[in-house]
This record gives sequence, structure tokens and C-alpha cells, in this order.
Amino acid sequence: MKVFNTLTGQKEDFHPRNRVVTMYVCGITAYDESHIGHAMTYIIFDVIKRYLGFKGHEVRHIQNFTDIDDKIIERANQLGVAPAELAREYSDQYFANMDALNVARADIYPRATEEIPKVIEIIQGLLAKGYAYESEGSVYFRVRNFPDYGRLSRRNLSEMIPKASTYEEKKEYPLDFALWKASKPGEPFWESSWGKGRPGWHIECSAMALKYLGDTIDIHGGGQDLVFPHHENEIAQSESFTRETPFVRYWLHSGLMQQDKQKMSKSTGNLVSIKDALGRFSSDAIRLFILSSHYRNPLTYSEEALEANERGAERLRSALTHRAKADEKAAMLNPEPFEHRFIEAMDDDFNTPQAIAVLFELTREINRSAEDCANITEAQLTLLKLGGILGLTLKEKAQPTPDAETFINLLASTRDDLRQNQQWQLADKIRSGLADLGVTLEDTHQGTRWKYNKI
RNA sequence: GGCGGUGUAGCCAAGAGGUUAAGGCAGGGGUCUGCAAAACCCCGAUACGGCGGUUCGAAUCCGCCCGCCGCCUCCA
Repeated sequence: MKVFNTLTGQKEDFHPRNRVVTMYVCGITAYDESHIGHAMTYIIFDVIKRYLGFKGHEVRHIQNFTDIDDKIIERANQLGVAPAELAREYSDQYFANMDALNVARADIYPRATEEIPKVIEIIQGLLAKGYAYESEGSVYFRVRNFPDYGRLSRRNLSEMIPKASTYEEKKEYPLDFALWKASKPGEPFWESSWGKGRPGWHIECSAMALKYLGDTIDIHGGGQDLVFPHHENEIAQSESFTRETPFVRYWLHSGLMQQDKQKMSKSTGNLVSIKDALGRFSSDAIRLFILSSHYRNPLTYSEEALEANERGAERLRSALTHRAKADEKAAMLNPEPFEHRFIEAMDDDFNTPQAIAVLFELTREINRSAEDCANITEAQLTLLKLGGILGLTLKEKAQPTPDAETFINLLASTRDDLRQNQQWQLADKIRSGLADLGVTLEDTHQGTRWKYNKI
């Protein structure tokens, strides 16, 4: 299995350090609704985790919530609520969204505000080792003391100096970054030996990764926009603190969701919320859309693309609805070659577009074999299993209530009687009436079947 | 400006030196059907932004040019 490591810029063979694969994924800053770009990142890492599981690895997955920072405070003040309350509300919404997208939960979701002791411990260690300095109640990291600074993002300090736009007098050097920020009056704060304040953004991830996963972790993931400065800073502070190299063995970064030829982003308001998308499309369609392009490439959101993938999802689902003929002499569709090709695709840096292509080829083969009355049970199970690695449920978007189902069945069988008597007009009236209510009737050789299409 | 990425059929998107350039959606033709729907079969890029070069052979490697995007400030 090969994965593309941002640090080396190459595909490398993946070998975890120990039996359990350790994986840290940067989570959200909880100050606003999650958008479809977040869905992209977390669906991608969900698939990576599921695939590692499929390959027999046990995965320990940690993902943080940033629940204290400038934007949270600013937003909370605007709304007149406590920052902690705001963060809690949006992290709850995040869970609801991810559950609806069938994103499996991480093992632990640490929150910055609950990891202050570890943060302080690291900052103290960095101060003691001379990698950090205090200034007016804040603490900064001395990037010039870390020779490897810039390696992950392929840039060097000398190129960046003139570009550093925000020069704060409190810093020794413009690119030094805050480990601890002194709090202003009225802001939430935690006590520390250098005064009241709160953690800088980057330090929480180091603290959580080191605390829950150890000094060297296998996989660290996040969106490509985090490469610099966030992940660069994480490396600097973590390796300086532990004196262990590398902090992360495989850096994986997902491409960003675009809309109107621009990055989708909270700060620009250029976004589609996950909730809105889920109101219009099934989670399978959303996942199919996101996974139909390679995870490291950007993807442009469009309604048309989602609609196309909804139809694709429907096609996969419907291959599962054929009833197997219990004829022992029937030929069996062997799904093994498909599974083999699926694995081959996924082993190559999680090539989900190719893996999905295999799923569609298997689907066609199932449909064809079903017409030939071959045994397709194994093939259907394989489709379900492989789809599951991509987090596809392949379930209908919604089911009618049991009551409604009874009525639908009654109408369908009445219509069949009418068809028997060639009462086409009445039969068609029932069919179109049901269609208006979201029920599609299909007359097959095995009788009439129906689908409920409402989301 | 620096660094990174990207440009493949109407749309989305794989492929990264060599048999017929995956797959999905849309479209056309057909089979089935009372008609539909679904499904299946057949069809569609002599062509991979442009121009050169390397090679027996390039969408795939190299050079230049053009377009688009990201990061360099908070961001998944």
C-alpha cells in the first residue's frame, strides 16, 4: 500500500510503526456551521481509516475541536453568548452532520479548553529548552531555532521575511508564532506562570497528538490549507519539545473544495452548508461526488454534479434489490476479480475514483447476471462490502412509514388488477399519482416493484 | 514575486512511455414493456491547453508559452 507523503512529496510504502496505526486529523474551529468543504476532508479521512481497517490494521484516531480562539470570542460577543456555549453548539452540529454523512467517529475528540495542562507543560518545556520566549504575557516560538522550519511546505525563512505582513513588536522575529496568548479584559482565560491567557492555535494539536498518540505518530491529516503555517508549526514545536524526529511519519493532505472558482471558506462566506446539501442529496450521493475525484485534487461543488451522483448512487442501490434465484445449478457471478481491482486501486494512494469505477462495473455485471438468472448473492454482498469501505450505505434515501407502505402496496396491487383487465388509463392514473407522491412504480417480469424517492 | 498544483469527450473524472484513453452523468440507436420506468446491448475523444524536443513509440518525459486554482494572513 502506497500513500503520498507531503513531507517527501512522493508516494511511499505505508508501514505503521507499531501494531496500532496512530492517526491524528485536524478538526474544525467551532464557530460556525460546517460546510461541504469540511465534509470533503472528513469523508476522505474516514475512507482512509475504513480502508486501513479493511487491510487489517487497528486504527487509533484522534480529532480535535478548537473551542477557543479569536473568532469564537468575536462571534460569541456578537451573539451575546459565552464562547464555550457557542463552541459546544457548533461541535454538536458537527457531530450531527458527520453522523448523517456516515463518517465514523474518532476514538477521542479532545477540546483545546480541556487540554490546558498539557499545553502548559509543552510551553514550559519549550521555554526551558530555549525554543520559546515570553513577551508581555504571551509566549512565542522561535522559528529560527528550528533548522527544519519550512521543510513540509517547501519554503525557507529568508524568502518569507519580507512577506511577513503582520509584524508585532512583541515578537523577536516576524515569523515567530504564538504558543500562548495573553488574554484581553473580558476574554476567557486560564492561569499560567506567565499570566492569564489562552493557548495559541497550533499548540493544541501538538498537545493532543503527543498526549493521546505519543511522540511519533503514523498519520497526520488535514486540508491542504493547513500545511502552512499550522502543520509546519506543529512539527517545529513538537519536535523541539520531544527531541524526537519525526513527529509525523506520513503527512496526508486533502485538496480543497471550490465553488465559483474559489476556495470554499467560512471567512469569505463562500460556502454550502452540509445541512443544506443533506437536505437535497443523500449521503451516498455526496460521498460519491467527493470520492469520484482523487483526494489530493481540488473539487468544484456544483448542483449538477451532485444530481449526477445521486443517479449513480441510485444505480448502485438498485443492483442490490434483485432477488437471487435459488437455483442450485445456476452459474455464479464471482466477485473476486472486482474486489481484487478495488484493492489495487485503493492501495495506490487511495485511488477512490478507480475504486468507484470498479463498483460500477460490478454493478453492471450483477444486473446482467440477474437477467440471466445467475447466482448473484456473493456479488451483491461484495458490492455492499466494498461500498462500505467508501462509507456508502447503499440504502434508499428514505422509507415510507409502515402505514404508508400498506397503502402503497394496496394501490400497486389494485393497479395490477386493472392492468390484467387492460384498464390502462386507470392504471396509469395510479402510477402517475403515486409518482407525484414520490413513489416510482416499475413493472418487471417478477411483478411490480416500487421505490420511495423522497429524501 | 516564491512555492505547490492543475488544464483529458457536452459535464464530472481516472490514467503518467507501448495491445481498443477507466468509470459516472447527459445524449443518440436498439432489446424488453400495453405505455412507461428500471435494466441490458450498441454508438461517441484518431484524441489528452498550445508550440517545440527526447524516443522505434508520449496524454504520459524535457523546454518554452497560455489559462485556471491553492498556500505565502484565519481557514478542512
